[in-house]
Amino acid sequence: MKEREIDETIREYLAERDIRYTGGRRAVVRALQIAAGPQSAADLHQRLRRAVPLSSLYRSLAMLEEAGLLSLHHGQGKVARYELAEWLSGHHHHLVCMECGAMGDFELEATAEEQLLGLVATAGRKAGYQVRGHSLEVEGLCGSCR
Amino acid sequence: MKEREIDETIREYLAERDIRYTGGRRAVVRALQIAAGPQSAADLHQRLRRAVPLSSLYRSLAMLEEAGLLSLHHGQGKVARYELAEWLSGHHHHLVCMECGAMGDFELEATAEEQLLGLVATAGRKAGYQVRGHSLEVEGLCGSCR
DNA sequence: GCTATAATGAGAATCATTATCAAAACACAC
DNA sequence: GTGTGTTTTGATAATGATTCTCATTATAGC
Repeated sequence: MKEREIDETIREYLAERDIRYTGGRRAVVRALQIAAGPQSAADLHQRLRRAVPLSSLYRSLAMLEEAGLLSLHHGQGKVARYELAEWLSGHHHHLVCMECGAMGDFELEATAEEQLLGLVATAGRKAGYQVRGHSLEVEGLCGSCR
Repeated sequence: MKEREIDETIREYLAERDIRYTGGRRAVVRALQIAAGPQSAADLHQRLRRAVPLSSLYRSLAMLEEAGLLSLHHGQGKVARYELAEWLSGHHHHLVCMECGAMGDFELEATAEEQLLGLVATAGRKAGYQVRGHSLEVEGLCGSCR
């Protein structure tokens, strides 16, 4: 989906649930659309300084995640990182820098993804899990840290 | 490796580095050997109550991780979870419960693991990462939460 | 415009984790 | 064994990310 389309989709999605799509919330969503991977509250606060105070930022992130529009990841370090949910941005996986903690996205080809799905289903069945999703995390040093 | 062997390996490993393998540290390692997946400091503190006070527990975890004997993961929630490093326990992947945050381990068959390694190498190269490791995270509901 | 409800912002509170520092355990020489 | 310098420990204070509180402000529907 393109930015404009995502924005409109989110508006409708929230409207159905009687949740307002306010300026602050939209600013958060827009910042996440632009970003190349999951962003921490601190990352976003830097971009949104005066537009969205920290306490509201945290609240918007929690609210949007609760509503199913964002997904939450904990890569390296002790900070939470958010990104658009996969039904908005598309299924993908993550690269995590062991040094600076930055996270990036990448996609697998369709055939590779299918193989992976098979592995995941088997692993879940064996462990008695009801599988809801999966993610391949690649750890290493990013371009700036290597 | 078996428990006894791991214990001995760790003793030697630490001795080479002039680090003492004290009772508290061994208690932490043993608790992690027994566990079925990554454990949080709180998890371990419950098992080790009087044996290892919380501040020492945190310090031992940090020290053992720093030394390369433990690895650190952030599944769900905001707590850090530790487990034995893969060179001691063997390479594996994780199941994460979206409800209670518990983490479990699973292994892939050799052929599947090789395929995965190929995908990981490609993704890393494209993104300019120097790859150091990878992990397939399966999210869902565990036996108790489903 | 009025009213009920939802959202915001500033600051206090919480919780996991880290740092501090004096006391205890250790390794090694004498 | 005793002394001595170094590690490790444990209790506690400090930190930092996140969450909560509550008075104020914005919004939607009438």
